Amino acid sequence: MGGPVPQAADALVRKLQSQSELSEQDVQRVRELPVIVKTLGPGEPVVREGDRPNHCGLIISGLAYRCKFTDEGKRQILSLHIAGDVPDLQSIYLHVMDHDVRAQTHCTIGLIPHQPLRELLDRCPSVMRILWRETLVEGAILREWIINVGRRNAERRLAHMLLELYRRMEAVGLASDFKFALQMTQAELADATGLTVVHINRVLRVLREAGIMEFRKNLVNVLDRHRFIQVADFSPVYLHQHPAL
Amino acid sequence: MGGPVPQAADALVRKLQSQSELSEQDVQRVRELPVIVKTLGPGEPVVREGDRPNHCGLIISGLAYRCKFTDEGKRQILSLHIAGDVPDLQSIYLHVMDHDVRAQTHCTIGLIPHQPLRELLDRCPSVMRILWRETLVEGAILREWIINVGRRNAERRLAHMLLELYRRMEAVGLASDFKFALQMTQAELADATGLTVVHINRVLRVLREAGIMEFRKNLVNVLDRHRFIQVADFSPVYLHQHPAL
DNA sequence: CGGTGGTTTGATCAAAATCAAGTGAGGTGG
DNA sequence: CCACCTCACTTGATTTTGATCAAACCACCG
Repeated sequence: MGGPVPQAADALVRKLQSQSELSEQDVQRVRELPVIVKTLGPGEPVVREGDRPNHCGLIISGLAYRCKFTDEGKRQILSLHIAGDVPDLQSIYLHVMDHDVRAQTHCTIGLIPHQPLRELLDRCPSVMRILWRETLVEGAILREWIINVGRRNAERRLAHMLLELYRRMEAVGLASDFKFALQMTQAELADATGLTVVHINRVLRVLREAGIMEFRKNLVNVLDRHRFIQVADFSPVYLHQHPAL
Repeated sequence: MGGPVPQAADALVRKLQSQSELSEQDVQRVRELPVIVKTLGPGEPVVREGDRPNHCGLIISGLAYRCKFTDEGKRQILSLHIAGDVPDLQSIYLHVMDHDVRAQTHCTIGLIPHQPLRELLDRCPSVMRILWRETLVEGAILREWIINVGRRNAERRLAHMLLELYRRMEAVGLASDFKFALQMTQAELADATGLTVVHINRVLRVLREAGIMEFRKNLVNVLDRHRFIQVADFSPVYLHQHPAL
């Protein structure tokens, strides 16, 4: 647990600017938000289902995920989050958390208290608009996740999930050249795709033996881009990464 | 296709008020939005993937759904929408549609042009906040849809989907007493749950023969509420229907 | 009265789950 | 330093769930 760090909101500013134009004044106001920096180890919760947090957690570095459990104890990973994301932003207006947010890797999180954030948003509709837009993009990503889990077979499902993550990491400079570091275990990949560990293991083998991609030593490496995109059934429109369009 | 109707935005006003307090002035401004009323027959699109609409579609009556297709032509229904919803609200800030929105039943839709809506939102942060909140709740519903499709078996999946729809309809006075009208075909239920028609038919039979629920003549009728809720693995927190909490 | 769209049922098949049993790499403590 | 433990990964055998294929059936409608 650390103290307030003025520059901690930078990851947020960068994210906001990447999608839309922010005025100098707005940037300044975002930077002035009080932020408490905190680090979390793998698996540690940012917030849990049922919590009523009074702050949001901006991811400064690391990978985090949302998850939820059935009454039979099965886990589903609902989304993955990278630097610049605020996975529990909803808690600003929805008071009870309906899912967990957890660090997947070691993470640096910036805790932003709701009160000053709400005040900022009420004063600066342009900032509110940009964050709302983020929520809308996130909705689009959730919908793609639904069709992924609901209608694609295991290979396509896994490939799609990985390619989406790659494209998002690439957009913020965390990956390039169709390679990226990924600390997820096969069990976590299973929970993200709605499959089992055993089956994920087999699918990885099939993709590897087909020369399409490999996942070794925590590194995803796409060997045949064209075929990878094809098996993933991936079209990037839903990521809405080109705000002008 | 009809002309402008001043009272058409009422469904929206009611929805907004049900969740949060709106000032008289804000209500007035929402009512003054220009709205073109239009009716659509079953299956007709409100917007399609790839469109760049310049208006949003408020559902005044009827049931609509979002859907998306894989490259193999499989369809996934992503969400269901009832009176008061604006399923393509995202188009106000995300210019290219990444999915279809279609009328499921005969629908009355109020088309609200983006430009005056954007102006209203910039002038009234409280209205923007409420619509953003709607987007956040919708995100929560999408996440529950993911765990439903990813981790629940066919019976639970179908029961959960129906119970969610019931609870939402109940909240706006469209259903009560654990019964509701539903014109969906079994093929549509299949596309919503990520199953096949044949299997939906069998699951409906199992639920019927177990005395849990029946679906006949376009009417869903829950016979054993306790067991239905249990089978559905349903907990309503994620609907965030009690804004005060 | 034949056509069409939706439902139902049976038979068979396939994808993925489950069960079971290793392997292998780090990490810890005796 | 090595024995051992744990956690992740891997592989095989078997089972289950739900998909696919095929054929009726049924109600409504022009």
